[in-house]
Amino acid sequence: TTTNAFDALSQEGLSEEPVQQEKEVVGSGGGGTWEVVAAGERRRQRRRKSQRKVPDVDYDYEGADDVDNGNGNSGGSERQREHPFIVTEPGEVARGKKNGLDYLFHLYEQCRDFLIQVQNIAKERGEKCPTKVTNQVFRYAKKAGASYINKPKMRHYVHCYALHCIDEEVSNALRRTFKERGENVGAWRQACYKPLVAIAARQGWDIDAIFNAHPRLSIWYVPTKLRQLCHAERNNAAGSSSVSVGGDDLRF
Amino acid sequence: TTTNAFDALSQEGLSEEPVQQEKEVVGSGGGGTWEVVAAGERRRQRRRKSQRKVPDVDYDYEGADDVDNGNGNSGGSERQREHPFIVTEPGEVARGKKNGLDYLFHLYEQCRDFLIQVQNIAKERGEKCPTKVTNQVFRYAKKAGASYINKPKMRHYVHCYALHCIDEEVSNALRRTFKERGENVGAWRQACYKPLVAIAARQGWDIDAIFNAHPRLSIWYVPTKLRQLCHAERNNAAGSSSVSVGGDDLRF
DNA sequence: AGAAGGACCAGTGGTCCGTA
DNA sequence: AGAAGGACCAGTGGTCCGTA
Repeated sequence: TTTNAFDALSQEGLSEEPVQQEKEVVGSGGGGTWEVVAAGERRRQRRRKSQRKVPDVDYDYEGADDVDNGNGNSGGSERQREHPFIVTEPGEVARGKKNGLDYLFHLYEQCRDFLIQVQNIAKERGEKCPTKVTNQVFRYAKKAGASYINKPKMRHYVHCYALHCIDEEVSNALRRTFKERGENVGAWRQACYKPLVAIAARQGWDIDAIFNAHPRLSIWYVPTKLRQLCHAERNNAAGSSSVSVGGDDLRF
Repeated sequence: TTTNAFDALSQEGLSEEPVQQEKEVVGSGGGGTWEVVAAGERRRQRRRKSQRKVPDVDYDYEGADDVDNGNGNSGGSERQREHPFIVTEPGEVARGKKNGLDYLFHLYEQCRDFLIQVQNIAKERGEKCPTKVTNQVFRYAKKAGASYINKPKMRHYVHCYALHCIDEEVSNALRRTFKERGENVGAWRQACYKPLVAIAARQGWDIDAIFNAHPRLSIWYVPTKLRQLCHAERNNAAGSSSVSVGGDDLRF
């Protein structure tokens, strides 16, 4: 097990200029391309750094059991970022300061456990009982010591986990292919959309129904981009096409 | 039909001092009484009046059909408050500048229609599809011309509508009794809790399941107070008891 | 360049309390 | 005193973008 270590690959680097204006381009089947303004037009201008650390008189799950996992950072010193993911085959343990995809999927299972605990507490108290992994669950996970779980990360890879749940064969094959090709995690993540859209096509395009039908998946919100891709592809249903939604590209 | 009229019974009156500190008192069965701080401790201090009227570049349901109903205010002039409700028997039309309870329940059915329209639009667009009457639905209703529908009102009487849905016989009997006694709407509303808690008792105390099992009720959030009453009563299950939650009192 | 995640923001659920 | 509802607020879903 690795302990208290920085990611050796980290470098001080400025991100390039922020072109990510969340413009959505949805291609038609016939070759023409039409632009669609994103459903929630961006109009933000960020500030930065303010150190929340408000006293935070939150819920108080006193006995929330402290979880620890072999991967990533643990131990007593300053909390560091998790190691980045790399594409691994099923069963393969990532070497070096990396985490593998089995570990990624394991995080989803852990979130499910935390949700179940939050649900049990809510039922006991006669309070509203969440059916999905909500902010409350992420807060609970953090409080229980699982500081390596956070919302942006989990939401980022939901569709990858979805493919793993719905069709493990296809998911495993994709992992092997992308590992072989030496692709990075981002490329693999993008590639996970396509088989999901294909599955949705076979099931009447109802991606919500697909998520809800699977007990481990039903607790996760359908990612916006996956929903948009399914919608765009359905509207293309006749003939081959290319679809591009908010930076994620798919070719069919 | 009545048109463009003020409520003749309105008087300029100051509300009494705001003692409504949302303290919750849950009585035990044995006669002792213990206080419970509300799940969401109040810590507000209101300001007042700011006239939002922001341009409001909302959704744009252009063709939202304008609804009009016989009761209450309608017509071209300044929008006034709806007439207050009075306790009416089933089938009875309220006379004078009042609205009856059949009309109240009719508003819930209208909200359901609006929800269905919002759902259809969302499905068409491949967007997230609400399963409950949300802010979005209230906004849509307003835009469609149903300005007499608003969130605080609908949430206030949800449990009354619930009783009407779940056991119309009991609901009707209660209306007749309270009309006969000349009780006001507030008293009737309070009285609606008790039979609901009794029903929940028979069904394993799962008020969420009871709501969800009913197609017209499942689209409404379970009111906090009803949930609390069910919880408090369950914890009392043995013997007779008194329960008081946030200003609503019940005697058993 | 690729990736993890703190922190932000628009719009939500919930209902108080100034108003009629 | 009783009631309708504008408007508020804490905490949500969603994800950008400064960071490592």
